[in-house]
Amino acid sequence: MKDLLHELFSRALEQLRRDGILDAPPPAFVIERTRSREHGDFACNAAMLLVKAVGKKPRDIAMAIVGVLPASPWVSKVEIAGPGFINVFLSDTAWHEEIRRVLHEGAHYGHSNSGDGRAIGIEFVSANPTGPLHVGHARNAAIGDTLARLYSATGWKVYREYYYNDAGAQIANLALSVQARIRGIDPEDPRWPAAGYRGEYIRDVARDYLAGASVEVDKGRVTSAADPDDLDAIREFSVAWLRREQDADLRAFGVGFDVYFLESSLYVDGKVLQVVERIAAEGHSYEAAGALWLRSTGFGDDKDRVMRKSDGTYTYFVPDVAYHLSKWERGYKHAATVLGADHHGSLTRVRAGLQALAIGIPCNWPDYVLYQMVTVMRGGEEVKISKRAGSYVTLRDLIDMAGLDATRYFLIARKGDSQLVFDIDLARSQTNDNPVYYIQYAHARVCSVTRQMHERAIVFEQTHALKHLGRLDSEPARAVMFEVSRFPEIVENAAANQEPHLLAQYLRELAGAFHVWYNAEQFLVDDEDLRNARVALAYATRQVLANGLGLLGVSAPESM
RNA sequence: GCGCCCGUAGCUCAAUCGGAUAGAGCAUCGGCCUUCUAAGCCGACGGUUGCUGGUUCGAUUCCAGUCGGGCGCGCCA
Repeated sequence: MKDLLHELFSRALEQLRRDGILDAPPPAFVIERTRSREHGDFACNAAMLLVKAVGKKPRDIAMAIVGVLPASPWVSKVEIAGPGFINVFLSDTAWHEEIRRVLHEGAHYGHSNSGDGRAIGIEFVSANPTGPLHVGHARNAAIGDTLARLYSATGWKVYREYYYNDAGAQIANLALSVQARIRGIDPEDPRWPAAGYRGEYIRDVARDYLAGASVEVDKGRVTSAADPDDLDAIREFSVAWLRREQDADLRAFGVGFDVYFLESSLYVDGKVLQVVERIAAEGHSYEAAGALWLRSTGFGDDKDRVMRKSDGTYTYFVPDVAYHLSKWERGYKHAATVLGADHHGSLTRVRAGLQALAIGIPCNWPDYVLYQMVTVMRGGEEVKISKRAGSYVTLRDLIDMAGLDATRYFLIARKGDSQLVFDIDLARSQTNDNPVYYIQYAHARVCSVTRQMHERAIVFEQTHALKHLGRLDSEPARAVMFEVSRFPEIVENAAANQEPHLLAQYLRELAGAFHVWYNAEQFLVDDEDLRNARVALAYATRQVLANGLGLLGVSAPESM
């Protein structure tokens, strides 16, 4: 709808230029939805943008534009209003055509091809395999997965990636912690490792290791050596054990990945070394105080960063740069990384490292989708998250308590820039406080209508219905058509701006319009034309609800 | 001290690359089930968009300053 109007206005502006009335390049005007029905359905701001360039009053410019606006069967009325808005009122034909499109396109309604098949790598979660996933990871997973679904729906070829930091100091701590448990040492013991992980799960890992258990992860299998002194074996087993746990929780959350990328592989195949040598060859590094530094201040960082410590090991961001180099070489001209705000400092470093390689990577590559911290409330008190102390609410806890649908909806419904308060009591109270039920209920209500029709042997004739959509002339029905037609714009917008919360918000509004209409009018009336028209709109609504919920990874139940 | 994010109704949050009269839910109060599911609907109440300037046809949105909250500023990851 928007595209069509944009085209009409572009042609009008072009016409004015040919006529010599407008002596200015066409402005970057927008067609936007109006806030109030009094202002029509869409508004164009082109006239106001031209004021300076043309030197005329905005309303006069608007008049000129309207004068040459090509006629369209979709447009019933055009008005000039306010400071120079051109308000467009759509004809019934336009609305009816949109309903026809929904029913025709079905599960594809709202999808587009704006990505044009381009590849995008979306990295998310990427939690260290040192403990179960907590609410912060859950927010990451919900944002990343929804984003991936949105990109797919807008014509991108999406690759979901998970980067496992399975090398480095934290993993060494994990191995030491498990070894301590194997030896019967608990966190209260003075012999407990200083930076050890104190969670209960460490004991479970130790128990399975001692039992000689096997863990399957990816396509391989790791079998415990059961040797308390073999720290390498303990590490390998522990990492596999925790990866399996994380994978299982993510699967339960409806999240899967195309690529699991192991940090350790970057050392094995020499990528880390390659990065360091390349940066040195480009002259962006120097040695000082026994360490090798990246001159990241040359790339917008506020201080230079150590790449290779004086003990010969690399700092964490070097393999991270190597990993992103791998993404680049694998062809992701577009890449996005979903990252908690507590890690936003690393963003500058990774980009600086990529710039220092001097291989033509854009300075703002990759995209980072940042989200603020999650605080968890339970019983009116904040639950502190501490992986080391082992006290935190896990993703598994959330799913068990609130259910998959509510958890996903809660975590996606707010803008990433805002801190999120996850109220456990609210989420688990499966009542009307929970907006996800409100949306699902709208879907279930349409399904219920279908069941009624079946029971009463009423047949829906779609072809017939589409000829009588003119019967949908009440305000509540029009409001539903209006909301339904917004869906493609919402999907496009949510994907382009990387703001999946817009979709969650929208579905609440669509469901609201539907509930109002449902209460105002009976669908299954004797008048066949009217009945078919109403059922057609109800089906269109159900389709959009299902498509939207699907993009959120939330189920669309047929009954509740 | 420096960098990033946030500050909107009593509470939790929206507001379409700067648009018109700032919107929902919850809470509070008052109504609606003989009717396809009341997990619903209708109405009322509720605002100096933290504060002060600036930019312009127009600012919740952009800029500067200021106050308050969060996160980061390691040869940790």
